[in-house]
Amino acid sequence: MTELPKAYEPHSVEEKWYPIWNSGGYFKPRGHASKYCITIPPPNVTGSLHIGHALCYTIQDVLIRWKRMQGYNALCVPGTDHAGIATQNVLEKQLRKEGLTRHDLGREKFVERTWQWVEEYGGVILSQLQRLGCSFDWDRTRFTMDEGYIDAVMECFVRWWEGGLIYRGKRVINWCPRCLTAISDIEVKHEDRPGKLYHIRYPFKDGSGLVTVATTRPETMLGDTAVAANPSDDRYKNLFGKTIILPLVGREIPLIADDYAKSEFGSGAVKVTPAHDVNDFEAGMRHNLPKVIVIDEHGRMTADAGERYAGLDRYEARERVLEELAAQGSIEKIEDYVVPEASCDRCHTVIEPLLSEQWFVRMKELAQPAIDVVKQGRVKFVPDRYERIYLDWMENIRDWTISRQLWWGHRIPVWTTEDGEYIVARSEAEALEKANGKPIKQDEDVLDTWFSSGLWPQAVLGWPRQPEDLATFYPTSVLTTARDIIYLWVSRMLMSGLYFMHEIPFDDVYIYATVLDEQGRRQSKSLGTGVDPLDVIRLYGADALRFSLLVRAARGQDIRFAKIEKDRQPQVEEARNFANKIWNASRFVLMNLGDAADIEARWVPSDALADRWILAELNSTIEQVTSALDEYRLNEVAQTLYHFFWDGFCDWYIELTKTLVASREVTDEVRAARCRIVYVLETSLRLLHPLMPFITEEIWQQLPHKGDSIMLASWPEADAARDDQQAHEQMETLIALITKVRNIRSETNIPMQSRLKLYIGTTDQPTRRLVNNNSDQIKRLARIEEITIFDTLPAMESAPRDIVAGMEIAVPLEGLIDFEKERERVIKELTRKETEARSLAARLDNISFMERAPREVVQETRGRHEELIAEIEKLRATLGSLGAG
RNA sequence: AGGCGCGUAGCUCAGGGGUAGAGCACUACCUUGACACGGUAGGGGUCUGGGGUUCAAAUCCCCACGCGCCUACCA
Repeated sequence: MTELPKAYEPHSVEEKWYPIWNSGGYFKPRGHASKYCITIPPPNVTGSLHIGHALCYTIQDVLIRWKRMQGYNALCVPGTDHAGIATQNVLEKQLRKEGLTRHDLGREKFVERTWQWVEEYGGVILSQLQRLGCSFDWDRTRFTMDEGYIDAVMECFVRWWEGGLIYRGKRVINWCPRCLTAISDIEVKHEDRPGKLYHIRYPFKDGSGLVTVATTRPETMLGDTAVAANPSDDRYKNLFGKTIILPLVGREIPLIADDYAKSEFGSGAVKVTPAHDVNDFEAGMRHNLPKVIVIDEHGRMTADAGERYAGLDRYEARERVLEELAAQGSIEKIEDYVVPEASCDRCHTVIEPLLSEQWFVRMKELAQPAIDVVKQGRVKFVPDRYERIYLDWMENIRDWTISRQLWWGHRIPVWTTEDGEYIVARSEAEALEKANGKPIKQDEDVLDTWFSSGLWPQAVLGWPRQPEDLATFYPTSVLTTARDIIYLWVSRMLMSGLYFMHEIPFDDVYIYATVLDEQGRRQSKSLGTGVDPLDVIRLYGADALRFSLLVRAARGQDIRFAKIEKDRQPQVEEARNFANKIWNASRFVLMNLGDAADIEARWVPSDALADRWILAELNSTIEQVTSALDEYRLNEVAQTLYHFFWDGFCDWYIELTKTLVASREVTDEVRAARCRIVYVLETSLRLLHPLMPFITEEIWQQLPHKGDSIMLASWPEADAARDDQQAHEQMETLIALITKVRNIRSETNIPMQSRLKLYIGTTDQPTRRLVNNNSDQIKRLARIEEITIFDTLPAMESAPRDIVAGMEIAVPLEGLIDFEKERERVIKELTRKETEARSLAARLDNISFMERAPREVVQETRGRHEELIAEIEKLRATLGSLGAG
């Protein structure tokens, strides 16, 4: 006999079990069964856990715990990402507090300091995952810059280079003037801001007139090297090839014909600035135009912008250009205009399109196989709508800028000889060897963070070496990730996995819900809308946090997660209450085990309705939960278990079997009942374990059984032989009967203490048997002292009557009943039934319905209608006997 | 400009052709030997609006409105 505390106390339980699991090797793959493998999305080393992470990693822990219980050789590999720009920003901010810049330290010292920081604080987020209960194999923890990972990155670069997929090119890229690096297209965030559209007059050299061009960025005109109009534009047909004098600068530039100019826009003529705009760059290439760089990497005007502007910030330059243009009457008009603005994903500085030399990866060839595997259904997106989104992007993919002008990251493995020859090698030693004694110099840039994380699944399993893990666990089973990194990350893993492993990196891509704050905004620290999962865990426990997230995780639907106010968070409270319910139901069971030695979690066959019913319910729960897990419908998993446990097990099964289970006299029957209730509890715990690992382990340990941790217990299997439609229907009747009696009591204000008599009128033999067989339970749950069954209920004074599931029932009262109240109650019930009967009658009168609806539906409708008519008749009689008041 | 998602009880949200659901909040009763983080009963909804398909629409289709997100080379 075990006595548990009255309320579940999560903290001591969590602190107790996690170390036992972890040091006991429970998170390791076991056995030689089929593998199930997850490599988690590596959080940034600088990161700390937010609610979105909590959801992401909870989902993966649910999956890995479930598969482990199912007997798979299950492995979940954790790790962190070096997160180039993000981490460098953190360190630079730190330096700034000391009044230093990274340049004061120099590259080597700066990188060294970053490593120190990473070693000291980089593990924080992983330890937070442990607080969540994640059963990941921490001995296999990886970092995207650890020794073996560097090999993977170098191998990838070299082989892509050798395959002709990497090239160096000079083109307009996205430049962040604050981070001082190039960034890729998908690291740019687009936003519409109110601004102006300036219409500027450019004169022809021969004085024959003007062209008006429109721009939102007048300062870039200093770099114009042409004006373009559409070749089909009649306004310009005869003017192409004429020379224009660029105002302020005086440069002679041509009017060219190019499709890229749209006739509908403004005057149809567009200024062309090849060094500062992607489209203009391409137009420039087509027409062999010079590229004049007028803005530098800090966002300041260069000497080529002209003396009057050199050194000015780009926005100051804009003002001056406008003033001077206005002064010479070159501005035709200024309109209010919504300006699409591009900013750096990391620091929100407005990016500058800049002509610059960078390293690129050619994407078309890599993309094709990654498109094919998705189209062929070999890689499945969940929810499937993301497949379209992925494919659209992949089919229009552009080359990837992979060089970053940062210090923190994988340095690009390209060395240059004095004569400008590129030597690409896996290491400096290899490069020196290839150089044959020629002096060489390594490229200063590092690789985009996503270049390395794009190798994640194979790299963490040991590629480019060929260890056992790689052979055993690649390809992985599922990638669970956020929708905003489908392009940044998912696509790249598919491409690199297929290129190097000739095999998909994962079977399924599960895109989980985005967590928003209570007003539907993205959870964000800077907005102050973030919730710290550790605060939630401190308040309610890890299991409650996990459950509260899972129960809302409908497929890909956003979740609003309110912040904690006055130490309360109602959404998690619901889950905390559920945990407490589990605790107390278990407490009841454990308190009544008697001599636990002769009790085991075993289903002892029984004819009793409650037993047949709960067994069938449990079975259908197993079925539903398992198939929902299979399809990543995690909210359904949580909801199904919640209702089975609370409504089915606690509210009905425990209540119905309570007296037997808790009986002082221990007969075989009592022991059998105890085995059964332990069986249902034990099975429920196993079903709940992946969602709520701590509480289920704590309770499971106290139950009589043979295993050593619930983590290794087997996942319950459904058995069609346990379905029992009859038990289901009979139980529905029983519940309806008990509920109706309670309802009468409540509506007529009869106190709970007073024991009532219950009269039932029915000639239906199965119903009579049902009542007789369960009379003890009916008496107890409806607080009845005596049940009498009649064929037809006699008329009686002072007895509220009603009708339920074909039975007439009456509750005779000692004193007088309030006739007025009673009439109201009956009228309410009658009205309800009449309304339903009318709608059914209308349907049955409808010829089309009778002809076209499936037979079962018609039959069901007719049956229900007849039942209602009979019930209504009896209720009317009852109402009649209550008199006119 | 296109695309996607969403709009269901006061609030937060499930559901998804055949009797409208949960949690919280609300009302009444109940400290009954698992649990007040509880129990019992109840009130509350033209499922955003309009068309269509269907015997039947909250559910499927079209349109509108509102909210959110994503993509884009609209100067």
